Amino acid sequence: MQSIRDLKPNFGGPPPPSMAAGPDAYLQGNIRMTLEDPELWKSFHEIGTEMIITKPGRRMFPHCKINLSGLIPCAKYILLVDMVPVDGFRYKWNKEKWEVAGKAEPQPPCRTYLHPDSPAPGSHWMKQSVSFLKLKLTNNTLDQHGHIILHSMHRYHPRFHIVQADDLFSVRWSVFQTFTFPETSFTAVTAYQNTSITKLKIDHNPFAKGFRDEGTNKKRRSNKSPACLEKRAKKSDMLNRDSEEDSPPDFCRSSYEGYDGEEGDRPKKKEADGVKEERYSSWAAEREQSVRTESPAGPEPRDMYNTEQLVPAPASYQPYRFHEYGKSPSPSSSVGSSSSSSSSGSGRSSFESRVPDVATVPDHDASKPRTLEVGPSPCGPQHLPAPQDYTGVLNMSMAHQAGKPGVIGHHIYSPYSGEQPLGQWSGPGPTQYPPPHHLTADYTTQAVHHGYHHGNVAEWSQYPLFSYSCW
DNA sequence: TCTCCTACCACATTTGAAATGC
DNA sequence: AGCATTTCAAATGTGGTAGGAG
Repeated sequence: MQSIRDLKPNFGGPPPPSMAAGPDAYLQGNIRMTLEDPELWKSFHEIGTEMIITKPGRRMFPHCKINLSGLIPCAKYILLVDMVPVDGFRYKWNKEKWEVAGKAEPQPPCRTYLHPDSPAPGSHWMKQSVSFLKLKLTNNTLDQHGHIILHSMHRYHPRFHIVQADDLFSVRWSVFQTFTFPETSFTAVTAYQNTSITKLKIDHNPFAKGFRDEGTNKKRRSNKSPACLEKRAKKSDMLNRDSEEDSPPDFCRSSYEGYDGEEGDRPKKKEADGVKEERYSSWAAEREQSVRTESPAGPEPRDMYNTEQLVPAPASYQPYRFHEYGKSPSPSSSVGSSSSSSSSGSGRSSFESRVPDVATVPDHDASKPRTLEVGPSPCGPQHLPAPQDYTGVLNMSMAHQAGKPGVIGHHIYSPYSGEQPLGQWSGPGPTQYPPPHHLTADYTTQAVHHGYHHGNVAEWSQYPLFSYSCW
């Protein structure tokens, strides 16, 4: 069990001397992230994890909980999570298994969840596990609450980003380190399709205790009509059969094999192939690739994790990045062995980073007009409010209040909005999906042309870590 | 007819304010 | 008055299900 980590030098210009990242940025090479409850995740993953998405937003279960080590205790870090499409397909649940139902829908507004404790010193992140319990998923593309927007019947996997930065605005110059855990991939659904998943959720989620057979749900059942009871009994039978025969994992797994490649089942190979299979193609090459007709049962679906790219960067920056990292030893290659041994011992999914010298990454986009940038770079620090000002919500209104309406920022959502209602941050209101005018042509093109033809995550990763919205 | 989505339901847990006791 | 503990109602989070849209 391991995660795939990626190092992301952020872009947009050389770090100002005052930036906390400063020299320390080059020392943060041993960050290790482990996933809590890997067994639980794995049990879901083996069946084919499904996450309910609703209009008002639904929490994940299991929720993302990680442990961090290797941080500089006194340095401040920001933790972010976003969701990346696993592939470019839409799925349907057909006869007890997932099948491809066509190309993916256009990518909804990309949002990033900011851990409410951010920014916090490394010691804070390391002293206890970090939970993303409050992260919510929605299918409402007009969502005003900052929840992560996903498409139903599409597959995603969460990415965890850790950035050494004193404040959110420093992120622009900081190094992103991205971790993914293959077993956390899931299918977004509006209603559970796989009864085995339902059963697992009910068994493990305390809020669903009322649905447990041995629980106190008799009262509820007694209120149901005979027809309902019959239906329920049928379902219950199915569940029992599922659990007794232990067949669902197998058939479900096989049904998944075609497109997600059983990431969790072949870690060894992935580790071994880590370097070799990391293909950092140029942006142009990816565009070509995206045009190809790709089968969900493609030859190397697991490459998706290995080829995950530096996300928070503008399209124009991609080629350079690919060049830089494609030729350097894969961070994951050195990690796999070390982390796998220790992680297996600890019973956690983990990944330890070995960070190359990010100082070699030049200021590629410095000359680019700010309004043409995408990703984190556009949200350069125009103003640096006190940390508590953005721990909650970073929004367009901030920029407006500051008299900087043209500054492009991102959706970074934190549940503890403090004084600023989340509803206000939503820069991109209903009229901003599809992306607003101030987006760069590059980004818009990426989103539209590549959002749903991708066969691997490398292409999906073209999406910015942050959304396109303004602060 | 089928698939997918939404609204609503009952139940469990969490949260925070009010009440109580020391 | 100040603090700690307890109580309780409201808020929130669950999956189930009926019904509607396409």
